[in-house]
Amino acid sequence: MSGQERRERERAIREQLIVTVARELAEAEGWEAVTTRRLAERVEYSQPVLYSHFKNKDAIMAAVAVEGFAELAAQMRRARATAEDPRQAIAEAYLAFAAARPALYDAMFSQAVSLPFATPEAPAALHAGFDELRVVVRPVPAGVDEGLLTEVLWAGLHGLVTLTRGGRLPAGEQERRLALLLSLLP
Amino acid sequence: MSGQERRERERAIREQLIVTVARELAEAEGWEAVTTRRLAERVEYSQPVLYSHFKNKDAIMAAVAVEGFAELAAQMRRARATAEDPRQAIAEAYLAFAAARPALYDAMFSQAVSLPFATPEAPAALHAGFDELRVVVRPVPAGVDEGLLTEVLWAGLHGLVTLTRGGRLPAGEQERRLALLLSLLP
DNA sequence: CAGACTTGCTAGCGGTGCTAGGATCGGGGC
DNA sequence: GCCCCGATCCTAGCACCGCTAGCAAGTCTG
Repeated sequence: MSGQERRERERAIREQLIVTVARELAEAEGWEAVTTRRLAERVEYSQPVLYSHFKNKDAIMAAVAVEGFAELAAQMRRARATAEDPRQAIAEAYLAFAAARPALYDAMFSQAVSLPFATPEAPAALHAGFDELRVVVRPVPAGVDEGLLTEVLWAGLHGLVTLTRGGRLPAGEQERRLALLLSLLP
Repeated sequence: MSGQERRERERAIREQLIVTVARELAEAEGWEAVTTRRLAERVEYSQPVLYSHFKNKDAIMAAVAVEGFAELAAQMRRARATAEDPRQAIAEAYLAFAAARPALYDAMFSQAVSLPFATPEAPAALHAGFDELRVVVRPVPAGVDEGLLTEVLWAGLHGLVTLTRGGRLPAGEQERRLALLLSLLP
């Protein structure tokens, strides 16, 4: 049945289109501007079509987040490969990603999105990103758990991102905060 | 004009009632359950009355957040006074507050609420809380900015709170993460 | 007691996420 | 070639949201 195959292919293309448009809309105007009506209008289908691809709006955001994990991991990997101080470069890449793509970062780490995270079923890109952060904390002294230290580093970076974006911390001086954070690592 | 005074007093009481009920509702069912309709119903007035006290729903959340700042500061102060290891006790109190009152914590640090934060006009209780965190990082070695170090500590704690609550970090082991974070301080 | 002002209500606007039910279109069996 | 059946997609609508206009009471002032 080549007709069936073709339809499945077209369906996959349309699903990708929905995710892409949702992401563009979110990055351009923030997630509060991403309504199912506007999204449907931009993909040139009616609202119910969205629900034939995704269970609900959260699932669309989750799909966008998965894309984000891959890009964040790639960005950190690139930074590690090209910089002379890989540790600082990776951490800087993390903050730069969050600053450049706030909506994407929110979908990944702030919003309620229901995705498996701290389990083996988590998206592979998420594990890849976490592994990049492992590089930052190395070498780990004896007696310190590398995974735990990576989590604490991640928390520090994430805290800097969210407190700054929410206006809780003044926007300047972020480089100094990052330098101080990195200098604390054993 | 004692009538006028009485009315102003009653108005203030009603305003406090709105804040209290909003907070109770949020703590019981989360902020997404705090709608102006339900809030109005619980304070036994109509919706528009809310808007004669507050500019919008965000302002109500901000008022709740201000209460939270005071309580968090008080909780950390109490922990410092009674514990034998004040540094750890203060940090533990921070995490305990966030775990015990997630909705309150969200209003204070996660939601969009428009409050002055990193300025002298910020609520006094916020400064008090920040000063408690200063105690945690002391004594600060020469050459390190105490304020900056406190911000980094705060970011670490806040990151732990939000990543854990969002399911990004496994819920257990929080004590070990905290111990590790504190051990990193100079 | 009359008028002005305050207070709080009902009703409604434009939006949200999501879904029921019907029209339309394509492929397969007779 | 025709008909039917299932997939596909849309219109219309539900229940809810934050917020506000405009009116009906109640309260104070002259």
